Amino acid sequence: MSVPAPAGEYDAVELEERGMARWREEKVFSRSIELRQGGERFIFLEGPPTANGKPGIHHVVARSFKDLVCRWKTMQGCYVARKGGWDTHGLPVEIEVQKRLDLKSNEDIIEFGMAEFNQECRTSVWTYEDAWRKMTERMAFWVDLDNPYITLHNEYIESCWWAIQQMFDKGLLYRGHKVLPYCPQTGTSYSSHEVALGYKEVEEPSVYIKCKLEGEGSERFAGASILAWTTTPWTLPGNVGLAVGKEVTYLRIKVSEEASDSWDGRGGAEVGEELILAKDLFKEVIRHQCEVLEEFPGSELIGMAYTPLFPDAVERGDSETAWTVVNADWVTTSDGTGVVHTAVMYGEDDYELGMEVGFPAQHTVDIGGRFIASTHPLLDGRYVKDCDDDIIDFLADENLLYREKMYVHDYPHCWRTGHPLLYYAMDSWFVRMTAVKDRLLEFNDQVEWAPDWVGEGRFGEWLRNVKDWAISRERFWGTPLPVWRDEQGGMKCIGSISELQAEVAKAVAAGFDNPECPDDVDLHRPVVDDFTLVNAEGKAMKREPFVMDCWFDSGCAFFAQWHHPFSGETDLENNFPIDYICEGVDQTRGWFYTLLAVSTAVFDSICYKRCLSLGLILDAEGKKMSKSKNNVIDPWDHFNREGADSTRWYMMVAGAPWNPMKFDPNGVRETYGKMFLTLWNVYRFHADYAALDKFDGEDAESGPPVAERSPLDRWILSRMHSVAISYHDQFASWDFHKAGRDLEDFVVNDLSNWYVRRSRRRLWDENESGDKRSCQATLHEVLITVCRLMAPVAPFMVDEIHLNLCGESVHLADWPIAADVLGPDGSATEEQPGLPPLDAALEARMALVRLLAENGRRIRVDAKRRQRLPCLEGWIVGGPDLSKFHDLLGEELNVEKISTENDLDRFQKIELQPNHKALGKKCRGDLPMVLNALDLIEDAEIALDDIREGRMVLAGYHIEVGDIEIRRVERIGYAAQTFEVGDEVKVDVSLVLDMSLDSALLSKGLARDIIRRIQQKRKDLDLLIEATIDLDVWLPLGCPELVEVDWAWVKAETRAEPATLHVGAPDEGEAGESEDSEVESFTVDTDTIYFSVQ
RNA sequence: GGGCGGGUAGCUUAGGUUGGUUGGAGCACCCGGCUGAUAACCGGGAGGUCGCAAGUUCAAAUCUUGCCUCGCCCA
Repeated sequence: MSVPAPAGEYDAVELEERGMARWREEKVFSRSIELRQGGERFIFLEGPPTANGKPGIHHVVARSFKDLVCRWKTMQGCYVARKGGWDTHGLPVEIEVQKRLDLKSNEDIIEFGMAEFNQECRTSVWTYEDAWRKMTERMAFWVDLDNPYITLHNEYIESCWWAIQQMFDKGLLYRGHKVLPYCPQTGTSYSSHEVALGYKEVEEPSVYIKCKLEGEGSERFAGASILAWTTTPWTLPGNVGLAVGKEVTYLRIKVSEEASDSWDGRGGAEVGEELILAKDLFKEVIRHQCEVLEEFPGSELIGMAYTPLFPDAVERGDSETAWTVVNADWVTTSDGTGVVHTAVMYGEDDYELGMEVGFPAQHTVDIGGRFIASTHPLLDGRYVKDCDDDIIDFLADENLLYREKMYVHDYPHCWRTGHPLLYYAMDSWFVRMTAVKDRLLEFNDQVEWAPDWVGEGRFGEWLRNVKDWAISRERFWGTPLPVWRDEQGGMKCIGSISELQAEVAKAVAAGFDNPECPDDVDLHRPVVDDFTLVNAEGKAMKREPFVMDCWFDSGCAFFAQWHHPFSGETDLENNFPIDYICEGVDQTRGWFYTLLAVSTAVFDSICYKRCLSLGLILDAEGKKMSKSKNNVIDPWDHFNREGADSTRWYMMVAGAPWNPMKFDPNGVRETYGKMFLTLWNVYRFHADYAALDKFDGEDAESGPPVAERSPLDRWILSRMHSVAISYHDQFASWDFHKAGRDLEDFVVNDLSNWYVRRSRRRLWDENESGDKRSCQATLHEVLITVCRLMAPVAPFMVDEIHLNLCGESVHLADWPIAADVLGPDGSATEEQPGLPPLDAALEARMALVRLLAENGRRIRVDAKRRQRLPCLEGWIVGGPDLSKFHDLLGEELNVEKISTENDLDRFQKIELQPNHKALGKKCRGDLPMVLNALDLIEDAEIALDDIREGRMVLAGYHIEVGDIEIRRVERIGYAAQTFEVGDEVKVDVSLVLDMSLDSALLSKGLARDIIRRIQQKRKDLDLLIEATIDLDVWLPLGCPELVEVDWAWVKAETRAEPATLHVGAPDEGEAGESEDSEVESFTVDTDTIYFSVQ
């Protein structure tokens, strides 16, 4: 038994808060999962947020899409566990703490105390945890935040260590160099994020240097100098090669005259000296009169040797390519000379190129930013940025300088000290992703990406160019790299706490001092740094002083959340690979990549099967939301106004999930007003009457069988069926936005604006009637289905409705589309047994009825016939039989009698229209001529006969029936509209209205006008629907007569008892005895009518 | 500089793969109608060089190329 309670007003915030409390008390979330125990598992992995920043609206978007899929799958019967997670390590945390404690450098941190610093980080990570929890609950993201995985936990770190060891053992982990922006003052290398904080525009000397070609292999250009350009003279001692583009065109030129007097700065060239540079840059660079000796592609320069600028700075070692010209595809002629000076240790491209071609990789600058002893006597031991001038002098003296030029550019500076950053090759650890590239690509092919172009394009492209992953950071707060190294370079990688304990014990036995290493040893720095291990020779091993890239942490989430392989043996088995992940598209090279990278390197497996990549959230003006622009939208603005339902629904409907979303606060408002208020009022209409009538929708006896209900009922039920199926199918193909728009259209247009509007009077009936119960049963069934369809997206309101109508939470209910009739791709292929019967013909017919109703109103407007004045007759010409709906149409259009008329020609003639597609194929270039000829045809009837009998030739082309389309248009003088209906077979349907007028019609029209005014008055007076009134109406002389039946109708409709009809205008004082009644008037056509209501 | 995606009415957008009749909606605006129908509804109007240019074609918002512009990622 579940008779609904009346609905009351819609107060989104109050309703949702009530819902939250109910879910909490009744443990609806956990019950919704437990209920599907034994169902197919749908594995979701939550991308862990960091709680050291405030949650914003973009987080709500991502969480909405996570939640809706999980809820949807749950309702389909899947077991969907949802473990929460927190990302707690990493740079942003450290920066935050450094700012707060004013620690400017790594040295400052060490001085402050690494342990204390990390303790600060550990606390800082949770700054906004409460804000996150509140947001999560308020937006109704169902995720288990009571048992989350947390990346700073020992168990989590231990799992990460295990994975690192796996990679180490497979030879996928190695130590190398990485060129990073580095600040010698703070001793810190910077991430791009930090670099971005400190760009400054500076003017610096740039130099064109001459590298003289000579020696073996350089015979072709012997004696000529290649011109190279750099903006960082301090890197010149480290020069070990020159890069050219093999397809770039170069010139060899000969200086033919002395430089002019206007020569600016140091450097120069002598007459007869030969120089080589890119053709495109010749004019820009060269300041001498020159003779062009030859033109050739860069490929001819490759392999040439030149004289080192600073012969003592770098040792050749066994390099065969040092100080030669090599090819690099990235060389351009946009600036410089088309020849790129390469200092392996001081540029990322330089380093990669150096590794590729085998240049010597040696530092000329130490970690403090000073030149290493033996670089050059002028420079040794000096801070590099102080040496620019001396280096230029030296080059000029040696005749190695062609020109100097001041150069203005944006250059990264340390955001803490303001010093310029140096690009510097740092010791670094890498995962050899290049070794598993094929597997990465293979696994990526198996992922179902939404949208597919992210997987194929953006991500696929990235994978095809995959580089080794630099996973170490010279930082403090993170998962420590568990590698210990001896002075000879021997290494040991630790994969668990117990292994660490064993190794520590071994070292202690070998005589090394070590702190205690208990079971709950903190796996962070500096604790782990303090352990000294021992190698096979009994020598000490110290830990490599790095922490892991925090992306590595989150990339381990799929197994580290279970503390694999140390506990929960079956957890990973049951939860891998992942069915669904969803994050912003900015995670493509972030989490999407690191998950796949870790699962490939460690498990040699696919990681996730489906990935929804969300577009960025922009503000209403299309700008990225950022704190600095102050355009971040606080989700609570909407939670506290329109509520989470409207906010979530808006997010789904606003656009395809992968498109950038311009978050428009007005859009949320619109969703609230349109979708949710409308649905609520439909529900309220039903619930209020159901409560009044003690209607129990769950009682099978309460509603007549569908087949016995009115066509209107059967229509909305069939529509419900169709909409449910397409909604489901659009979910299955990730088109959530389309699904939402369709359902919104159904609720607003089909259900509210048509079904409920057309059904209102049925429920007013105070007696029990089969028709009333049909309507109530229908509303009940439709509302239940709508609730279930909406539940994954907007979980609050529909839960309240569902609960009130059938006594059960919608989140424990089943998805209306039964899982066992789904096709292989998850789409609903068959008719759904759980849904009401489908009746396509009825839907088509009703669509036509509505079309006729809309167009009928247009006919009235065109004919200037106001709606309240009835028409005597209307005819429908052509189309399917609509006789069941004639009464309905009559009411809609205020036409006394609608009938079917078969004689089309009575109102219509035909016109011939070209079928462009068919004619275009046939006539090609002559199409305009044919169209013109068709246009000139005067009698379409005759022409049509000619065409049908194959006699029609236009502009030399034989015209067939398929080449033209026949359109029916009303004959002049009729108030009519014609339109084409049908999907495959087109049929013309016309509606014709009789515009004649007589006194009976005028009387009815008058009655309607009066009723309308009185009803408005009743509403203004806030009268109860069942309240009666005292009514006086004064009709002026000359006004159309109001016949008795129409006056009776007025009285009945307005519940007027007693009621008096007067002729003429009211006298003073005749307005009734009571003070609160007053005489009002209104005008119909030209007549002024007075009335008073008491 | 490279990769990916976007640019359609004042705003938000559909359509774009498969070229074909007059480029659809919603919000806002104007006019009219209707309402015991809700922050509602209905009819009409105004509002578009479909980013620009060239090309292919009888025909381009749609296909091709180049450019401009915005965003993301990478350099």
